[in-house]
Amino acid sequence: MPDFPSIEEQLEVIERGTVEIVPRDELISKLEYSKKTGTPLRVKLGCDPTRPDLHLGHSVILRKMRQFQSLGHHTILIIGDFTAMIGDPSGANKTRPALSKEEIVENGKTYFEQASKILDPNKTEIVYNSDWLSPLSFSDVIRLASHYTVARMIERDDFLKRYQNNDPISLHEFLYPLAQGQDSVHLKSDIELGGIDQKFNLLVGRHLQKEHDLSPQVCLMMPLLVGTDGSKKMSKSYDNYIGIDDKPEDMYGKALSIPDELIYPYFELLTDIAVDQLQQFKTLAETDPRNTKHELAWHLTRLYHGTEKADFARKHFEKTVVKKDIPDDMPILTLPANSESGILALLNDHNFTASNSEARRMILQGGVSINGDKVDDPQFVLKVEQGASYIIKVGKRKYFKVESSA
RNA sequence: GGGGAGGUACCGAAGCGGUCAAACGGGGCAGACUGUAAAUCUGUUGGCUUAGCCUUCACAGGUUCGAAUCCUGUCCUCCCCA
Repeated sequence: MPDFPSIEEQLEVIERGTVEIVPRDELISKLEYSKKTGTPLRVKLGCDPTRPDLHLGHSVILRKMRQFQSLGHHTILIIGDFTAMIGDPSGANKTRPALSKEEIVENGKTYFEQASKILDPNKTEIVYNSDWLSPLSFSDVIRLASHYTVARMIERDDFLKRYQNNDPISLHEFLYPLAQGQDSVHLKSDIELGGIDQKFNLLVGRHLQKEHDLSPQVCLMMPLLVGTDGSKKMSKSYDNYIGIDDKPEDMYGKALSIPDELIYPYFELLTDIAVDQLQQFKTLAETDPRNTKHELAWHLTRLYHGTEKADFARKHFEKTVVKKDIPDDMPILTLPANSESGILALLNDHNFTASNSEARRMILQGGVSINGDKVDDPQFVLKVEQGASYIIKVGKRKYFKVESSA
């Protein structure tokens, strides 16, 4: 019989960083029951296999899942392939194309690979919700839909907003929360994890479980991680994210760009610093933001790349950003000796700029230099001397080196 | 089914038939500055063989010397009524 830590210890870990646990006393009684009977709790997390690039925003919830694993509970990762296959044609902003089965399986794999940097893959059960959702008949779906009213649906914050903004809401979008809730019914989950924006969906699961005479799940919600811009939630589309797969130097640099108020929340939500030591980082973040932020950047980088690379990333940052030196490694372009290339073509053909016009603009704004000398003429032609090399800087921090072939 | 409003660049939003590659705001990018890739200030923001040219204002046609602006049809969205 598995031996779980005490309820107090478990709660301390579980509650770290949470926004809301609905309802908390049910969580406690579930934990008590679990400890008494030696039964792990079933912890559910759904993921959307459409965009498999995970960033630290996703990691907040995955880390919570990982904590449950460490406590000895059973975790289930649901690949939401069913809904992804249907696609979401209206969405608030963008049309999400329906994905093929193959793409979804592929995305699911990629997702799991990335998530495995955080989760213990051996302790993660992976399920696809099409397994139980696709066999549902139309009458099953209608029955499912009868459990919820329109009024309750448009209570949901984002529906309400879109409704008030006269933005379209497609009918099937109302079915999504029900599908997610059905997952909880099927899996008999004890706890469902999600971002605070998932509150409505999580509660639907609870509601549906009750209707099926199941023990309703506890909904545990994590805050939405604010992105590096300090205002919007971390998201790829806002380009304010730190990717789990980001290079160590990028991770370090991006972490340093966060506003000071975010230092502590990042410590709490994203690092392994023990609960009882967090308070001291909170104080440090206020008294010595510069060094504490470096500390944070280092911890984050270490978590995903190891100590050695984190140390390197720190040095790299000091060198390139603080001292504005050129980095140690950069892409190298080998050109024939004595060849001549127009600067515009050179930048553009190798994707250092998005278009010829951008390259031109960049030059006119003083954003391009060769070996430290600004290039101010878009017509500039680089003559590659035998054996020489040229370090070309494009914009703030894109560098590459041109070398002559022997 | 009936009536009304509307679809403009990455987003929001202006736009008298010519002076519109299209105001303004946000975002992005660049420069300066900085503990920082933050903040701030300045500039810039369709493409190209760049003093010029080409392609854009839902889509397809039409009127006109000339259309984002007028007309017709199609598609899409929102509101009110049923």
